[in-house]
Amino acid sequence: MAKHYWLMKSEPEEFSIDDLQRVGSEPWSGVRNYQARNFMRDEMKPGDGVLFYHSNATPPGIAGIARVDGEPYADPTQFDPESDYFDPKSSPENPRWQLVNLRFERKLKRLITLDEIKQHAEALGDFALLRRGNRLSVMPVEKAQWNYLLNLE
DNA sequence: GCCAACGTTGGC
DNA sequence: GCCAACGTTGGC
Repeated sequence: MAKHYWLMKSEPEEFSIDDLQRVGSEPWSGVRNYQARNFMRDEMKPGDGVLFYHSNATPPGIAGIARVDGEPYADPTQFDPESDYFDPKSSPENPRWQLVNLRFERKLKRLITLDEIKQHAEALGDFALLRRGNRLSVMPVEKAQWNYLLNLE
């Protein structure tokens, strides 16, 4: 079974790499985009590597590494009328949204900024993060891209 | 705060 | 099924 690599965005004011370090493992609730869900539901395996990206930050960039912690399961917030992520069209019998837990692995020695990543666009090849207008919060990363990015650290 | 990009919704 | 309106993302 091929191991996969990912990049997942989080706004550090909401949930940062330091928050992940503090709690150890965190259910990645609230993803309400089908493409992102499909990656989590269909392709993520326990132990997959995750680049933890700080979006809407100054500056934005890759802040740390996490691991997929366990198998995908139904996002409980979709059934909670009190939650911002409540989805009245979903039900426990037929859940619409799946998530995985992320486990903290380590912070990078330094932030690898979006600006710096852009400078390596040619070497990285087709990288989802750099595609024009990309807003996906969960995206695949090739093993070669993973290695290349971490060599910048 | 602005705004381009783009996903979703809902009327028809 | 089309597509205009609307909401969100996220860099700047």
